[in-house]
Amino acid sequence: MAITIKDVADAAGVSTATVSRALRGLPNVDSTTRERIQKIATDLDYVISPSASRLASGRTGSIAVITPHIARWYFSTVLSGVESVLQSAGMDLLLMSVSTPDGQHRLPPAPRLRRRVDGVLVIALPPQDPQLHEVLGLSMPTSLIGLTMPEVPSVTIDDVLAGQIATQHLINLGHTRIGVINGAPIVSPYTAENDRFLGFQHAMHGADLPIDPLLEAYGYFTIAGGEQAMTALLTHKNPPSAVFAMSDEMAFGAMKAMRNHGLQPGRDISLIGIDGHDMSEFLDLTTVVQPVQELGRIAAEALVLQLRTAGPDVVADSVRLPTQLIVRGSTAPFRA
Amino acid sequence: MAITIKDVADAAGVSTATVSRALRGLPNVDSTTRERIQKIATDLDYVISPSASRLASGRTGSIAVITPHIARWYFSTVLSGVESVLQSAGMDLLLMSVSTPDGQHRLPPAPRLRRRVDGVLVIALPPQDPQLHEVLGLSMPTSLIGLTMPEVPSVTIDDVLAGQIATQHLINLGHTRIGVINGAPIVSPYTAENDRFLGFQHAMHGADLPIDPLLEAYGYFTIAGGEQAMTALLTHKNPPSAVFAMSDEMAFGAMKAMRNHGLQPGRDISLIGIDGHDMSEFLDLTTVVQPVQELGRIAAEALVLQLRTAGPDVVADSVRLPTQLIVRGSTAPFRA
DNA sequence: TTGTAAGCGTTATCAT
DNA sequence: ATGATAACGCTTACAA
Repeated sequence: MAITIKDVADAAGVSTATVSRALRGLPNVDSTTRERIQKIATDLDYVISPSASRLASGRTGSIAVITPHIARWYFSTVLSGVESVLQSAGMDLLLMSVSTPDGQHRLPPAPRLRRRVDGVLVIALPPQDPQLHEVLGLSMPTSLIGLTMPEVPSVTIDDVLAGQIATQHLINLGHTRIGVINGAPIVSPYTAENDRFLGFQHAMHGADLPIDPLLEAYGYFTIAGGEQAMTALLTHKNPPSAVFAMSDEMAFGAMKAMRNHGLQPGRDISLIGIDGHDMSEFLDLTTVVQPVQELGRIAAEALVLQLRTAGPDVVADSVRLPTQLIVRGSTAPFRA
Repeated sequence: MAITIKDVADAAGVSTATVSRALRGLPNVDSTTRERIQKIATDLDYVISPSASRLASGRTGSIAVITPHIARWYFSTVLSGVESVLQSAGMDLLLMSVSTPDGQHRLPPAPRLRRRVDGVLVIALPPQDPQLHEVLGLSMPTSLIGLTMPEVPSVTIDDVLAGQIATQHLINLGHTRIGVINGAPIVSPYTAENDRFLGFQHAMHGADLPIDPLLEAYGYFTIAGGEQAMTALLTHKNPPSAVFAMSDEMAFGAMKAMRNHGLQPGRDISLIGIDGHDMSEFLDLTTVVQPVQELGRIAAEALVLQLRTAGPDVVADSVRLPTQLIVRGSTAPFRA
């Protein structure tokens, strides 16, 4: 049917072994021979059979990306960073989304990974997610993006710092009653929301400001959730003068809630988010920008490097990327 | 190293052929035998080697998704629809983004597809894109999403109708000077923008309204582009009272431009988009909603079905999904 | 530097 | 219903 390595070998008058070496750029091939083989391969329109190559070599040349969401901004942006790197590296990217507590049921990812990929990239799964642990249990080269776990290489931002920067910005503007829109009421350690809340606490304590538990609301990292959370804060008997939302999307929802109450971000209540979402500039939202695409890129690069150079025993180390405060119109000095 | 089919066969006291049949659910296997083999396979924690299976069978069990963008709303939403179907079908999803005229250069996708996937899903590439034609030239089962081509199965909306509905809505509100924010100045046939503009023309002609060429601006389907386009329209000596933006994201940009000019959507100028973007409800944008995730889902289902049932000679047919006008605050009756 | 040949783990054909 | 075995197309010691 299709052209095989044998056809190329015959046409070049060499053995298949030499063709294999020549085409893969291995050493110990005469440069003249190599060029001749390359030309013939091109002329014959030969493409290697990945299945055969994988079976013989044991390497699959593919990396799985496991994510709880595909269409959300953060996840698709990370994914685009990952993709660009894997593309250049000539690696196949297997996309696999996993069920979330609220989502529809799916096949667990771990069994679908075995013998199928050389490495795994996991995007922002909850650290306690059993599916995550099954994947880690496969003990293949793995790198985490947007979450950290002991002993597992990861690429993240410093979420504590991000939360602190956001809160400190509000404090610097003179705000003292500061509300916070968290993800969920119950968080486990190592999550971004947990760390961001720690940063919030640090900043508040550092400024000797009290933390009013009634000024904490939950937006579940969605727009609608952010709207509800802000509505809750606004119905408080003594509403905050500033609010720290742990994600831009929740901040968007908060903006909507404010608008519904005839309030304007910045003028009436200061609002800050975290992310650097595409729409945040458009909505004039002050935010702590995280380099989301870079997160994906760097994690992918590290994983590719690890697969190329070392065995599964050598583990990459964890990386933290810097964030940046972008001040826009949604935050303004406190006015009594 | 790992457990192979041979190990299972030995443990079950049968041949590898029987194990293969039993595990794949093929007929002509005694039900007792099958169950015994299944149990042993589970106990041994056996997982099939995809590479070996692919090499022997000639099928890869994977489908490539080719898209010009990953992080944009439309594309990631289509992708999520595709993914959910392929996941359930047990097919691997290979994600591959291609260069766009403006984008960075990448390897052409076609060579990376050969012998690697059983079918291809292409998302909204320009119909004249040479890379698209290379892919089609592979003549493997392919389905297009969000674009149409003669002789190639596709899943789209009726873009002419969508453009017409959007425009007619403005006309029904009494608007006569209607501007349009198009994609690019030069469009080729079969593109969504071309069709949507046709719909715009139909509606205008049907209402005996003139089309002022100066009331056409270009937003290149981005937020920033939409902002520029609207700014251009606003600096017109006689600005439109209503504007049809061909995508929600361009409409968002248009909203920003209006705000910069102290204008309010709905009150000062009516604005309608197409898409049903997550943020459109939030921004109170009237829009023609298209079932984006469904587009991906249905295309994937059709492709899977085609691969399962028939040979490459049987082609699926094209599908058009319905759209729906959602009226919000950004459009209002014309006031002189 | 190049060739030989033994795998790699399935599937599928043909017997039985 | 089950078994034997020849592919499938490449990689990789090991030889030469």
